[in-house]
Amino acid sequence: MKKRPTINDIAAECGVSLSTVSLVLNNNPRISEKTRLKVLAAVEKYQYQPNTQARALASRSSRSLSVIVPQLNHVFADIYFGEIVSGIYDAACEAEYKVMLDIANDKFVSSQEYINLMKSRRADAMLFIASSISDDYLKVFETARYPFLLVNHFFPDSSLNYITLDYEDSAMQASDHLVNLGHRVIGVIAGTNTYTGLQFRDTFIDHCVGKGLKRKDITAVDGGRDWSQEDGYRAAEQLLAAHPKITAIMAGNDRMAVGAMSYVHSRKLKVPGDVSVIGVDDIPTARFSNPPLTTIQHPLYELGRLACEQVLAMFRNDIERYQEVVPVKLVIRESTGPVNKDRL
Amino acid sequence: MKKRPTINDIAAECGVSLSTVSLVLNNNPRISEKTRLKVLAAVEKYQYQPNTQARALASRSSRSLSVIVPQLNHVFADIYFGEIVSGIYDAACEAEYKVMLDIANDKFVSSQEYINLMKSRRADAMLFIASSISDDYLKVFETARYPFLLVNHFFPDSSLNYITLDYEDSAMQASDHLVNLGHRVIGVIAGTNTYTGLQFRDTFIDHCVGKGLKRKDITAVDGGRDWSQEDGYRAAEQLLAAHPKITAIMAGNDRMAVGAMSYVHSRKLKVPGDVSVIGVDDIPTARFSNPPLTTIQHPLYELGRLACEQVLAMFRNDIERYQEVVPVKLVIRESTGPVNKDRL
DNA sequence: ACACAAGGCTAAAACGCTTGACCTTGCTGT
DNA sequence: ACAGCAAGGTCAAGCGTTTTAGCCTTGTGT
Repeated sequence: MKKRPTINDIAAECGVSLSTVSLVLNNNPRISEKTRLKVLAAVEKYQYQPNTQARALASRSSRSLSVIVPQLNHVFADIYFGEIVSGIYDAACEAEYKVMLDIANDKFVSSQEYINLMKSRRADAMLFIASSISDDYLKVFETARYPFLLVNHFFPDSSLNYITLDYEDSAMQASDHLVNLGHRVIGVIAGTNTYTGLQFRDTFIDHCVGKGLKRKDITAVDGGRDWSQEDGYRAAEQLLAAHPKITAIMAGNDRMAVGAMSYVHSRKLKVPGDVSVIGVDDIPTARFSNPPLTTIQHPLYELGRLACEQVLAMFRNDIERYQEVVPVKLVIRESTGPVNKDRL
Repeated sequence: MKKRPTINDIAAECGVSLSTVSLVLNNNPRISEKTRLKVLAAVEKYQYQPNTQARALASRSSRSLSVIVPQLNHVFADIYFGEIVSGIYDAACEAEYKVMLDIANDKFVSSQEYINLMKSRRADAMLFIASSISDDYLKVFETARYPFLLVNHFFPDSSLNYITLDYEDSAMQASDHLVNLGHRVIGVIAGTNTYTGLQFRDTFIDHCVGKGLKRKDITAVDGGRDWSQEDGYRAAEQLLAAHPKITAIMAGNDRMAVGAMSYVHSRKLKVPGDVSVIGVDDIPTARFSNPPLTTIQHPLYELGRLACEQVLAMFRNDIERYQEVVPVKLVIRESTGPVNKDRL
């Protein structure tokens, strides 16, 4: 008796047909309570677990969804993606789905894995997290009708489904905060490999100008592709080299903000005494940086949950199109303060 | 012509049997080059992708492996796990495997998902990352012969397969470093929910005593279950309250070390001027903390890679048992320094 | 007594692939 | 001339479910 039990063994044990067992397992109301209990008892006795593959083959659903993240350095160690994935996982779990991981690396793209995942029925649906501006290949999903959703990204003038945080509002809230503290010469470290990043940068600059700042007093540098501490460090260096009078740095995410603070400290300058620094995301470390970081709180976990629920709804054909923008809010801590008059 | 092409369509197009197509797709050498090319051309023409579920059903392999992490707060955002998962992912990718994520939460345990995953053939193999000391249920794998591997954890006196970093050596290297700097009153923040954590703590203390320190001058407090910055902050608070003369803090991981530094700063004490702090792991942020953190470098990414390769070998029956300990090394940065005589 | 509708269950056709056994054909060596 | 064999294919039996049409009982109204 080494072999695993199958639905046939259960059926035989109960003296019913295998269809009956299948119906019981799928909670079909057409089976009487008596039969149901008999079957469930046998299932318990044999410790029977239906074969997932057979089930998937017959039912045309793998009960798996694919989560695709960009190819950054050790991306699964990235807090930003981690929060989103956590949200996705929890929602998937509730729907009894498994989460499969993928990285949009060269192989993934060149082998067209993004479409093969669907063709081979390996996944029921796909979630692309914060893909890059250059990911044109995703446009196949404008016409190919697969359950597909961009998370925290979008392509302008495209009909691709997306759910994203309100980067425009983030930019405006951050701008208001710094300008109200008296800052007039500001450096911006922006990620430029996503449309949301660009939107954030441009909105920030425009909004500052709208509040009376001179455009030439706002310097933007590229944060690099990783949005990492290292990138923030280097960008801050560039910024202070180009404009020594900068009194505030706006970083496109918290990690770059922490890197920027690190550079400011290395120059023997104080945060926020000499230079205020503000980030975006409100990752857990933001509270524990030195000093604690002022930032725009982005509900990444909730974003992930919602994304998962929606993309599964697409698979069930409950919805076809979905484009949503999620609100954000400012969290004031100790890395921003009134402008230091001596530095003006 | 809305339906997806199947292997039959390809066979018909080429005028060969479906077995031939299957053999070509599986690179079976029995098929002539001529036929192979003909088949591949048809595959290309139809953009054919074999159905994963059918394949898995017939071949008895899902080509997926399950990675199970403990239920910590937003665990996928955790750098420690992230590094390991990155390693696993890359190795899985090379073997053409997909990685499925799971969290060992109450539901996972009570529904026996850990064993059902195998029974239902959803996964070919399982990797448990840093499970907790209380995860007794894993002992079923001592007798149930499934491809199973504990990553960075082990159970004493158990035959369970594992691969872990050398926490004993970590403890000894850290101890040597601090004692050589002249520290004689040391606080230890240890995670106590893993055997590796306990082993680390106990080895550290014994080794210090072995080097001549008094046992009563070494205070150990529990770092809590999350091994987080918050835990480190609180633990440091406890430590300095209990023993104000502590001149060095050994934290069981870098995140707790960063939290501990944060508390030390909040007390207006200098790191390392007043209190040296050393961590474990060497996560990327360690270089960017203020001051940069001295730590024991743990090759988490490589650990993940190796774990994945080994567990897949188990599935292929290449190996049966596997227990391995991976070496580590000290990285000296700026958070540790000679003891401050004034504080003795 | 009979048509008819539920209710409860079953038969059997998918689902789309893998794989070991078997069949052909053309060569070898003797 | 022929057994023996390798190369290249094909056959068909699975793999373990889901699902729909339909079959057999009962119970109900007339």
